[in-house]
Amino acid sequence: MGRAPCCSKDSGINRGAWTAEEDMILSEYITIHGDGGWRALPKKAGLKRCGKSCRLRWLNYLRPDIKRGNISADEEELIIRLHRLLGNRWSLIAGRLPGRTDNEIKNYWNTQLIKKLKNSGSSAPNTKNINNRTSQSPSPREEDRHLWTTVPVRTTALRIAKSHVKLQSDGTELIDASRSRSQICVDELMIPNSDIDLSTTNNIAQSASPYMEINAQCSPISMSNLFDQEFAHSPAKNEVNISKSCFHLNEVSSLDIDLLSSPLNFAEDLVIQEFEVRPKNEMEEMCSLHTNYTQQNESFTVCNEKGIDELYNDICPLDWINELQYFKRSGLLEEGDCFERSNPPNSTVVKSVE
DNA sequence: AAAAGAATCAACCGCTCGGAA
DNA sequence: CTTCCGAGCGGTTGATTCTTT
Repeated sequence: MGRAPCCSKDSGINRGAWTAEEDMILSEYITIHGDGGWRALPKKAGLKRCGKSCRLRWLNYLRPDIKRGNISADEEELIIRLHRLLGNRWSLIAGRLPGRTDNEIKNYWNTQLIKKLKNSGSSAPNTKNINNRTSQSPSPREEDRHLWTTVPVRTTALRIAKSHVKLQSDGTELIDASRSRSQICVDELMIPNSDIDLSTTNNIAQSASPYMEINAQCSPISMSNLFDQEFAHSPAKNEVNISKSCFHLNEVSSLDIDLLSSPLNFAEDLVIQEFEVRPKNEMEEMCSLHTNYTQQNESFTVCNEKGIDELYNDICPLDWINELQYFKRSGLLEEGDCFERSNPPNSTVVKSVE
């Protein structure tokens, strides 16, 4: 039993292309009253449209911050990279392209980029599968899905560290994870039932390894460089709690890290829970030079907006600058916020000061 | 110039998710 | 805990525009 549609076809509701007059009515209404409350909006605004249609028209066309014009080469490159990382998650991709809508990017991908990529000899992207599984990797057919085990994995932590970037001969940068651990989590891990040996953690890791690449919602390059998996394994219950597992990346392109750590729409998907801090004596020395933030014991507090800027501008050479920038840009770091050292000793969390 | 086919993209549809009751 | 509802997402459709013959 499905839900009744928000607007039936024979209820006198306008459908199809919007007229200039309808656009004007909707724009004026939203300018005055703000958006939201889409179901009630058409009646209040005097539009013979369903709320869903109004929402779509506003978000995809009438919004003042919509960027008009062709997709630039830079934007195109970004779309391609993000699609490789995220698959057909158009809203997430659009969130990283200011002024562009998910619909626009989806259309652009389906009409332009697929052809371009095919012509350029790139591996044909799979646009039908939102999990972005590739042909080189095993993937269950729909009718065989009952033979597979799906393990939901909610991304809980992404360790971003650029502290040990090394420049390769071709000019690209790699993170040396042997010195700077990076974690990346996947949304879903799918393994054929028959392939799982739950007897030891090591066996689980071995069973899962061949499937990492297809299951990961992140770049194949990153996942192919997995060198270690830690599973929260409970042999007694003969089960794996992968939601508490993390995957350590050996070498990650810094561009991938940039994309994954970009704050725009990822706040919900990728939450940095911990990151490395400088040794305490360096922190103290650093803080003693400034007046716009203070340190007490093993924490320091940003006193004002200037302090935030000072904090990350002045500390720029230090290797945790990127985390600070992340928090600032994503709005997580605000006046009065406090960095506090917590367990484990080498990590820190951000929390608001009471 | 006209018809046919291809390409584009705005809009629709069905589904899921999360919050409120 | 269940149900309902609004919002949002991704896949698909179809009208319009462009290109080719």
